Amino acid sequence: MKIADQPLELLVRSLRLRAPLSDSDADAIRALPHNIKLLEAGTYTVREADSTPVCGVLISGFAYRQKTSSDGDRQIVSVLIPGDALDLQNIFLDVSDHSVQMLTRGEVAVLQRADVQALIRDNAAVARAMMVNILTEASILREWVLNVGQRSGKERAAHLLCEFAIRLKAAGLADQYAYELPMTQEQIGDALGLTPVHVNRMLKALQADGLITRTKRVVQFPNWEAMRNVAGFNERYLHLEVQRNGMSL
Amino acid sequence: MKIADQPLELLVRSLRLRAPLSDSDADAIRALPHNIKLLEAGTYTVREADSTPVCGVLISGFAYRQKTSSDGDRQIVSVLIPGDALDLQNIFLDVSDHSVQMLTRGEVAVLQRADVQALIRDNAAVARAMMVNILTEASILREWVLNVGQRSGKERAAHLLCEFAIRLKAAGLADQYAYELPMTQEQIGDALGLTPVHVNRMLKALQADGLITRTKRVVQFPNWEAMRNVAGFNERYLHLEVQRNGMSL
DNA sequence: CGTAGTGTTGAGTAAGATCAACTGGTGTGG
DNA sequence: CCACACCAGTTGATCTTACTCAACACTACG
Repeated sequence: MKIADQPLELLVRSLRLRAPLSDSDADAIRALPHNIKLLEAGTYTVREADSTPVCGVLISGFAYRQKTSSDGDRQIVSVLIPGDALDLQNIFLDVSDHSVQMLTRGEVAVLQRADVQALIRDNAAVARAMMVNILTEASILREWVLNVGQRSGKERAAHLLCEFAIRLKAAGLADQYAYELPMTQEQIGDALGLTPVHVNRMLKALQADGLITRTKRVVQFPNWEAMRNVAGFNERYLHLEVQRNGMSL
Repeated sequence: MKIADQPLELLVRSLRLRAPLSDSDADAIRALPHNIKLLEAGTYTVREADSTPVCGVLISGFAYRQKTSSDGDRQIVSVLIPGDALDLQNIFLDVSDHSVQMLTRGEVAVLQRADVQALIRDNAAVARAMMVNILTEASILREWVLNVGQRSGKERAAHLLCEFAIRLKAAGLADQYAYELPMTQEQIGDALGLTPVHVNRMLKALQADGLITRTKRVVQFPNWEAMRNVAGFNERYLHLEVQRNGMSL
């Protein structure tokens, strides 16, 4: 059976990166009622201050979470890759505190909140996997606060590129240390708290240092260790091992 | 019965701010085995890269979560007030991605991970309340990324002060719009991504604008609405209503 | 073939960092 | 009780990072 026939397989794989799921647990997830929507770049799936009874899972393409300050400045607070849940939090919170927007055209599997709630209630392993998923997202947010708060422009840009490299590789979506990043420099700036002009200069600087090569939006790392050092990157915060702590249940 | 005799009552109150708990749910939390420790300012309760089988709840005093960059720069990523769980995430994740340190002297109720896990497994309402708690923390982190990434120094400082005002008030720990913030300007800087010198200047600027008054570390807001506007503060992200979404379970 | 979006580069500016000095409170030891 | 050290806060002067404004190049697309 092809992935196209089993869209939620991607969610299963994503959860299994960090939490153990038996075959029957996985089947329970795959069996969740859903329908697939193809969304254009720029489409919102959740809007800040809204309430929604559905929960999307990204199947193809990229998306991001964003918040807007009262001055109208945008901050991108997460970038989502295929297999990520777009709005797990809406299962438990009434009103969304941020928006989710498609970065590229892509497919989203739409689940009903009630179905997900029922599955979490009835299946402890799935509940644990979702918990690990949510906690990992919080961990990434802490790293982003550190990134934006303490690192220089060059370090920030380098760190973002490293994070994608590892996340995409872990998800099986990219070759080792070479991938296409489908973001404009303006969007990268909104993720890093920098202006697009400065992002451009920092990317050029990384290039001049021989740390990355770019052709169109494909990034490569000729010297991963050096890149890692410049970025101050340590993947611990991604929690990329199967977490055993919940296993005593 | 006094609070001193029921330390976990504070946790119950904190959870009840955002999730419904019946009296028996609350009793189940209060009955969790625990012992109280008095910790001095600066004591670590969790260290980055460590694993620990316990989970603390702050009873009195303040604490904060912090991360350190490879250059040695510190970023404070959360400030914790009485009633907050210090390391709920360690219940499901194997290795901590950040440290937790006491900001002031204070008491911590130490719970065993296995006990908390068992309670979450057996009591759906408590599990939901914990989930809401974790999701709210993630929401605050998103707001902090926005704060550090997009706002000016003055706005950042103002926003932090507003956040504490509302959180302390919601927890019943401070008068309306006047409280003691037991942080040095250096610590405030580490939370905002600013140097202590600049924090000092921004606080003075807020004072000069008539937005705050300070005596020692007590802050007051003579004009809350104006302060709120300068900070671009909207408390939506604190999710300070009882969340009904999980109720259909 | 024109237009719009993205990337690139240069020149001037401003927010915040750095360095350094000094204040006032607090605690400690002689 | 005083001398001293230490820490937090404050202020000034200078420097640097990143922002702003502006122009131009390249590509995709109608």
